[in-house]
Amino acid sequence: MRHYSSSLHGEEDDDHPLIHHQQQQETHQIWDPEAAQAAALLDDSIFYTGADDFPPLLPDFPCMSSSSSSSSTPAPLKTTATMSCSSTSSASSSAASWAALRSDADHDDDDNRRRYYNNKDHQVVNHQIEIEMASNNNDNNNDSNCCYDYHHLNNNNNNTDLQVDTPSGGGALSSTASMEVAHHAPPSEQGVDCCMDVMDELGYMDLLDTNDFFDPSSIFQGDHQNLLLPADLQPQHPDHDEQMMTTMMMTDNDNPTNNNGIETTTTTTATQLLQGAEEEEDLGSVFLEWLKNNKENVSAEDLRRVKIKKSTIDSAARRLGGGREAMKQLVKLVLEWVQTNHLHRRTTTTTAAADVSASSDPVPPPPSYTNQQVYQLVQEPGPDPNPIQGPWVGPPVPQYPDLAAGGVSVGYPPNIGYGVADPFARRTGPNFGNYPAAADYNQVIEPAPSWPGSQFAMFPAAESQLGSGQMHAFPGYPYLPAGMGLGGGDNSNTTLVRMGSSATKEARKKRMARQRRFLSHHHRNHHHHHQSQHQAAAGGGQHHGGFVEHPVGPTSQQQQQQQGNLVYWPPAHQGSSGLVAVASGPAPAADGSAVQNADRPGMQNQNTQRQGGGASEKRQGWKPEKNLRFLLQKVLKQSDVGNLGRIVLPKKEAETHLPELEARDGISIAMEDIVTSRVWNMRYRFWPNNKSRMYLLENTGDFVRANGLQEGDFIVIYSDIKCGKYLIRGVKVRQSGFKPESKKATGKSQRNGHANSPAAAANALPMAQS
DNA sequence: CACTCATGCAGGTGG
DNA sequence: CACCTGCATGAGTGT
Repeated sequence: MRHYSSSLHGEEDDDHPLIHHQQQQETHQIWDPEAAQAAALLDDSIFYTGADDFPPLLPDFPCMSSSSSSSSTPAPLKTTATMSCSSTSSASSSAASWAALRSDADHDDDDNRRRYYNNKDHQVVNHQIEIEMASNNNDNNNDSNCCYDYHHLNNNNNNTDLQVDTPSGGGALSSTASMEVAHHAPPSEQGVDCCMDVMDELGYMDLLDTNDFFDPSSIFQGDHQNLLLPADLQPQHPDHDEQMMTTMMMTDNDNPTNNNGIETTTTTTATQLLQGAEEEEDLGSVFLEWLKNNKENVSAEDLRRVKIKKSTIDSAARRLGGGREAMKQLVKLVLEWVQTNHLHRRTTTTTAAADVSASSDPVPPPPSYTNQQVYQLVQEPGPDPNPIQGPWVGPPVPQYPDLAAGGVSVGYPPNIGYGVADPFARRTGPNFGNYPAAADYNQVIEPAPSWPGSQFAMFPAAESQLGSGQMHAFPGYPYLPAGMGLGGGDNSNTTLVRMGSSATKEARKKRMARQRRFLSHHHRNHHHHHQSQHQAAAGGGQHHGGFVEHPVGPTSQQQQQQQGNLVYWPPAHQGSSGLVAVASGPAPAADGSAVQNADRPGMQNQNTQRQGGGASEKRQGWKPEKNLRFLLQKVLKQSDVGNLGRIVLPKKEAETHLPELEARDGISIAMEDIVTSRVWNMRYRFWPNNKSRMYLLENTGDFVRANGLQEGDFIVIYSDIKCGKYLIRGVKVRQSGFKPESKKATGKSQRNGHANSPAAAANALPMAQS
């Protein structure tokens, strides 16, 4: 006996012509059993809301819950946003400039994020869009730069708050159920450099929903200015998913009570503007209309000074659902901000402006930027369902820290609102199992952790011209056709807002990074989960306690009869192309509907398919008593089914979903055959391989023989989310004329091969294995 | 170029 | 000598 541990089965003694394939399964997460229920819901209902692959859904603009809010949120999100920019510094009446992308404020973002969210950022959705209002005249020290940082916190569903904070610490404005904007304290008396960091992460904002956020009536409801938001900006508990009115408020940090009345005017104008803009067909029209309405207030010079991170815009647009409509909405928002800021500046001679470089932006501001004001909008849940509408918040309330500490973690369901759940988000919650049903989280906000890095990192200092006075185009902005820039409609104001393709690249990188982080985190968590599990399962060698004694699911006989379809889940990247092999036996289903697959964004299509498969299984009698979570699958190769009695497992999935191995000898792991309920004591281990590892499942010979598995067949490993045990299923794929693919065809390329093809699935013969 | 993984094979062990 | 163990190599693939 060379088995590492005694097994329930005899040694393999004969060679089966077995075939193998290597299947690389996309990431599948194992959910905490306790949270499985909720997780499942989230998985299926929320995390894949976006059509995009995972990355895109990850919030570069977390606050923009794109369509999720509109489509699936039963409760209408009412967003009231009031924005006012009252520069406190002695800003010269620098005209507002137009949108120029700014990408050099990453540091600001980070700083702000830290400042406001502390270490709870993963719980909080923090978004910033930064618009820099460069001074009209770079040479003019009196020009003001206003930096608006709008951080959006969004807890669950529809509650949206924007908190305005001042980088200078002048008191972030915190509000409940409202969006606030605070100004930086004037950095200097000389002038006002206004740098608007406007909602980096619009994506998290429910209020940014195209239908709601830009609803003039909602945004500018009321002309309440200088309204103070409740100081106690307490994050709302997930349970408090009553509809929140979102109010965007602008706070003058310098002058809490400063209500110069400008805001009022601005508000009105903005409202009108937006109302008119909504009628427009496209961005150009929107912009043109805006220009017409504000030409007397805003000059081309003004427009030039406005800079927005292209990545921010890009992300925001995505969050808004992408496409022109989304972009239009975004443009409206930007215009709104510009207008507000501009008007504010023109009518205000404030001098105080937080020094951006000192407060939020490590990057030395251009010479012209003597001062900056950072307006931060923080979206957060407000305890009060009734938002303060349209209040122009005077005094900024530095609540962010409180917010974070106050319960961001508690109040903010990790996944809320975000279609794709940020893995981190899920983790953030102490127990996501307690999260409200997915249905309750149409407006899910991705926890900060997921995007923070990306979000802020997304803005490589692309816009070095900040303050240069040049019109900054948004290079390649996907949603803004060339010539249709924000300034495209006006002869004089021709600033073109474009999004850089680089933003896409960067976004991708960020996504990748996030994904890696996520996997890593998940792995750790998962590891903990399975450690105990493993101990229970593996401890004692071959006896597995409940595993054997309390087999889950139908008996082998039942299963034999059920003959459900076992679906081979194609790798995530395959998208919908293919599903696949149908095997005999009941397919594990989670909650009676579908096996919970890993929450991988890219798995969306597959997930759908799987759900369908689950339904099918259900119809075929599979009892939902099993809560199985798909962990990984492996198309068997010759070496897997040979007499070696070992199966090479896909590294990625193994590391992700199976217990972490400290030693190369690995661990004994009980695998219950789903079909027969027989428990196979296998060994999960790894071999050092160069600088990497090869993960193996050993003592598989008998299992393979028992199931008559051959090359091309596959095994699927699940975990029971309730008891944590592992289940394995051998799936035979038999096609007429089936012939194992060539070595080259197998493996990764094989994923697109027969095993994954619908035809294959259709032709796959159920295997009544006993 | 890095990584994964299929598998060849050398060395060890036991009958 | 047969079998097992585990390493090493290289093909295939993605970045």
